[in-house]
Amino acid sequence: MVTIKDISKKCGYSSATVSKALNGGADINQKTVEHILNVAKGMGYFPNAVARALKTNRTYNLGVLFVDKTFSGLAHEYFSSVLNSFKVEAERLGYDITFISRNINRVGMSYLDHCHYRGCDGVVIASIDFSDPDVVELVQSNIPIVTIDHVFNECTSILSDNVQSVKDLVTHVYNKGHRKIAFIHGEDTSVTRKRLGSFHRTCSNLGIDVQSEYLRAAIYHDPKSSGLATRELLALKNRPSCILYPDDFSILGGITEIERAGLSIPEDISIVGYDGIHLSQVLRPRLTTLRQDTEILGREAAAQLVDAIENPKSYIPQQIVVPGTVIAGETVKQLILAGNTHIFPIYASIFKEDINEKSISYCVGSAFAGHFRRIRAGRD
Amino acid sequence: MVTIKDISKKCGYSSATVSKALNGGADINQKTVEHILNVAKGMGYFPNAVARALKTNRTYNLGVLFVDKTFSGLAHEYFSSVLNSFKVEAERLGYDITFISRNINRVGMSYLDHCHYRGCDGVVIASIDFSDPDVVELVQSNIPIVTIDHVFNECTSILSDNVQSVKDLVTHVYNKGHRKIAFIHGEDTSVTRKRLGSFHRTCSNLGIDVQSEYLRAAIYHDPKSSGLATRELLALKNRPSCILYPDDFSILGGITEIERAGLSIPEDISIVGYDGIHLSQVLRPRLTTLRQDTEILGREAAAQLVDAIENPKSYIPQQIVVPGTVIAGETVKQLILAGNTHIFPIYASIFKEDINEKSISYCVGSAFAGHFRRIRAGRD
DNA sequence: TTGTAGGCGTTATCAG
DNA sequence: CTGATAACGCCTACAA
Repeated sequence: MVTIKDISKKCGYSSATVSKALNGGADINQKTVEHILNVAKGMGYFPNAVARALKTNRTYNLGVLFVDKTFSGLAHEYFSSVLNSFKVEAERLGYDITFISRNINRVGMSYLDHCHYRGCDGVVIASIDFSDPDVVELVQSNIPIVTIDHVFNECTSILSDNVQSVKDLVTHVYNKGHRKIAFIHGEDTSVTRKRLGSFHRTCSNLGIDVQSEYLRAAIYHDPKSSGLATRELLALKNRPSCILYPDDFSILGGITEIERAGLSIPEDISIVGYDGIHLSQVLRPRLTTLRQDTEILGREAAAQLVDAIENPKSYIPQQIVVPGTVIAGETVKQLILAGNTHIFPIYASIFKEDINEKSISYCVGSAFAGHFRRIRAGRD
Repeated sequence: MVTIKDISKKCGYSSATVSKALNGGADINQKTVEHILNVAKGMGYFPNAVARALKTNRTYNLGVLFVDKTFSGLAHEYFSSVLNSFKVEAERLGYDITFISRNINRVGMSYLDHCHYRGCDGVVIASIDFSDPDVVELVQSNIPIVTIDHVFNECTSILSDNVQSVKDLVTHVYNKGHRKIAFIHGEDTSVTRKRLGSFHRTCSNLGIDVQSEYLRAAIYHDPKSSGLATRELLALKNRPSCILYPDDFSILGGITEIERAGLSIPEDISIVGYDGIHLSQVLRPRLTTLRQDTEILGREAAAQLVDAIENPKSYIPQQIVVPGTVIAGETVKQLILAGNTHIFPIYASIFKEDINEKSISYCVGSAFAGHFRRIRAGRD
């Protein structure tokens, strides 16, 4: 491990001068800089992140906090996608990532403790019980935080547009002729509330009377609970013609249950997922679902977090809403209705596979402006 | 951030004494220890990993190097499973993990540079082009390394039992009556060679003459290339009755191609995957495949790596072989043969869904002994 | 423009 | 048993 001291010896300058040259200090001879840089490169020098961190209090490490109710960890396909995109962007900006957990060495360490212990410059939080006191403690600390799909007043959040998405989804199903629409939703979170609210409002606007027995609670990413709810729905006297599920993964429990009942999809019953994970498009029949843009969600979370870290004075926390896209698969049957066949217009980006730059302007405010400016400028 | 100095002030002992008390030093009054520990806990003290690392050269950070040919990142379901299990075990042992890449801040940093930069105590390497000079450089450094599914003389490797697994798979297919067995394999790696070798040997033992046109090269985790190979196989005059694929993910390309040709699975053609990822069991028909035990692979990689780090003198690098399990799905048709109907006995663990403790003894040597001893002892 | 000196929080050595 | 002191590699006033 070659250090600054080694370089300093080799080229005759003091370690202070070397340090300045390496970090692009202003008050230093250009010629000297070049020389030192050459020697450093020749010796294969790389800074020691640990030593630098001790001095500067900046580790260039971002914490990632993710714990879902089913403890899927990295096996959670939706989260893995978001995280991967987060990671790629973070690395591009010069940061590594560290998973935050409470299980390090089995010591009773809170999330905040772990962050301090590792000196995370910032933390992204996703898919967790946001009412957990440990999470609250972390959010209220002075570490920059970005949350995904949950809003805290104090910090930036990246939000999938759940309201619009559920509206699109319900409208899509409605346009296919469905009126008896059931909704199996996940556990009580702000996301669930938004989806439920949007479900009610959209139905109401479309003139559908929502039956309370069509609403069932399950758990996200848990096929078993969705399967159970499905069984209950199938047992109803007046059973729904279409069921919306919490996500593409838990819908598997529903499919199993429907098959077990001897029904076929979509002939006997239509189903709709959520997330648009890869799995949803390799199932047969291909799932009708809502694709959340994990690419943008992750990337933007990283970009915002780094922005907040590097510009603590001028950074303004904000809510960034990322639109989703209905993917019209093969699991919603076209029903022939006696009367009303009016087709309702729906969201502009619907049916489009990819979000292009245009659709990004759907985002609230000009959240992306800075981001794209940064990318174009090729910051380093 | 409360430091040792704060504690030292508060309870009147020097920082040296406090440090010793905190780290369980030997030559120190038990009463003093208790007192200091109390005060520390009261003040909510947690050590600063960065400062400690600078002094001790131990970061309690494990590097993870994973780059597959299709750049799937964390979206690679098989690897995600291994990694998740690796992560859980690492955390249990007091380590965090850091992803190693070459893209940090877009500086030209080799893998080894990144490891040094972050001061990784050890590195696990998986699913990468092991002939990459950067990888070789890393392996030849003095950082403890554990590789997954590749053997370097100098370091421990955790190996899925490819030879036995392919033998089991081919025998299974043979027992179902198949004689015209094609094999689409991944790019040239040591794993591929083992699988190919085992394929040839098993066929030979079973009296099958392997047609060279039945062997096709594709790329792991790349549905497109497997699709292409499938198309070629289907176009053969004497087409195979069963195709083995590189993995469960790339088999999707094969399925698409088979459907496109108007053939049905398994009626017209049988197919077999590899890995046993979750996806394979939610497809319809359910895939016949080989389940690799990602749980054990990841856990053991972490356990071995930490062992190597913490006992540099006594640690002996070794190869640990983890058995796989044939999962009999619905994609291999039972053929009725005119003559020979002898059923060959196959691997003991075949058809079992879960590896239980007994089957662990299949592992080469007593690799697990230390591991389980450690777990039972509840080390901390 | 360059160099000196001190300190970030921790641990290790060695003397008291 | 306890404490003073130095050092890990780097950065940064401040002095030269």
